[in-house]
Amino acid sequence: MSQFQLHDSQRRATVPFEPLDPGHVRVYYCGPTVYDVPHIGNLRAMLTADLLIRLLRRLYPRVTFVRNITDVDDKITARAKANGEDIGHLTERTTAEFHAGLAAMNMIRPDIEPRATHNIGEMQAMIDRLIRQGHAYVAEGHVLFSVTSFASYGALSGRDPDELVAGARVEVAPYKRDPGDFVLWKPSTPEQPGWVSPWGRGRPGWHIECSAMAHRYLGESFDIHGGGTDLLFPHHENERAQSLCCFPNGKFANYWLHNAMLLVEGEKMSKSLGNFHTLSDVLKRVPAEVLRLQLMSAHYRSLLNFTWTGLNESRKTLDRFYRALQAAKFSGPPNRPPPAIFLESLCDDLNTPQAIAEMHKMATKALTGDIEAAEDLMAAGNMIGLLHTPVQSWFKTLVSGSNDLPEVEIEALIAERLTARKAKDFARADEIRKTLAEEGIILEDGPTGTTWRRA
RNA sequence: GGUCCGGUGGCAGAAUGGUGAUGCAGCGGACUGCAAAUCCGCGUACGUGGGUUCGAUUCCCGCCCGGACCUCCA
Repeated sequence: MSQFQLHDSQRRATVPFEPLDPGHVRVYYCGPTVYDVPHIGNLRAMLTADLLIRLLRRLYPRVTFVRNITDVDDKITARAKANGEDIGHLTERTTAEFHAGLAAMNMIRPDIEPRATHNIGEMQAMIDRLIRQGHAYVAEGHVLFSVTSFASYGALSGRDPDELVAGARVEVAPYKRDPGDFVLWKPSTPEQPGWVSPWGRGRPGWHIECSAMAHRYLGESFDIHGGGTDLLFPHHENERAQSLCCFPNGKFANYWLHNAMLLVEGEKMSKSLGNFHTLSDVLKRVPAEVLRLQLMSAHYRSLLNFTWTGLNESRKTLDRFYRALQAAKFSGPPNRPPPAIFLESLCDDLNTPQAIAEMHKMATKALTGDIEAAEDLMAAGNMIGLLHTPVQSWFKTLVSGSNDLPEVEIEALIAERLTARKAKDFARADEIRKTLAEEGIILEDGPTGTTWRRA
């Protein structure tokens, strides 16, 4: 097995991965803020985490994957108010949709999925400790972290704290000692969610929750912390500052993993541009496996441009893979590990495009009847969450539902066409082919008879 | 303005200091009543100007272009 290496944002280099404890690898990922249904942009970080965990589980005996749910946030409060919906109802509903979406995408679930609201005590304990250690101060009902109290502030994101002030686009609150100081705890109005605290009834700032939950479930030092590049600053920088100041003997995250963003038709996805796609929008048009493959078709640190034509290519790729399994007459569960060359691709900083290229090479062999290659293909696909659909049903899967032609009618037309062909009535045979084609059914005449699939 | 990342064939997308992945699309052929699928074969690239080197798409510098982040967007 080749050495697993990954790109560490803090070191700004791709380096060999050395676990703090080879007997137990520990990973923390920033999870969703549950105020809306999941969209395809959310999925990229989720998929990167999924692939990372799948690979780590193959390399190490024990892996603990923690991913939080942020269920207290001003966006949530605002959305609940706009919807006329109870906050608890909103967060429960969107959490359930998030879980359902990830399950549809065949993503492995975290071992621990803590909720921010269940960890307020842990956050308060950290804040209290930061105040006592001189890293935080109380001002006008807020508790603020003092960035000047932490010498290496900015080291993770590669920023000079002095330069942050110049470009700041948000007005600096007057009670801050330094413009870079950020909120650990803030006062709540009676309508806002709040918890009693030594600093008055209030709610936590955004960053402290991840520090608190990571500490509670993974300790002062753990292996990998991940999320989207948009979180690098300020979120992760602040998490790191809080945690290292609170627990100076720990190292917090040993490796930082950041995935690039997703574009839609070359532009940032946004509601105002009309290119905003929720997960369920996409799953109405293609099987989840197709979207999963497309999200893996670019390296996780590269921008991924989501397009419908790109999705269609991923669909064709999966058709090819399933055909390869079919051609080799192999469809059982894999009883072997994926080929070494495939694992080596993944071990090279999760190089999924290369891993998929290797799958294509396996498929090419399998298509000529190489059953060994088909088994390799299946094992490789399953490892990254693909090719779980029974081969026979892949080509007949309904996506859009509703008024698709029932299978019995398809079979009846095929039988009629067979009769026509035997009678050399090719006009009628072609007419039936055309009729079915208009319904999105493609017929394939083979040596053993006619099969059909949905286009 | 600051920091960082990237510019590869028609498209998507990797690797790599010297034989130029992989897929889609395209072209030619085989197979087929016609198709589909499959098989065989073919073509096309390294933003730009310098530098280092026997040799650069790969390393270094400038320029152009694109993108991300710059206090609560995954």
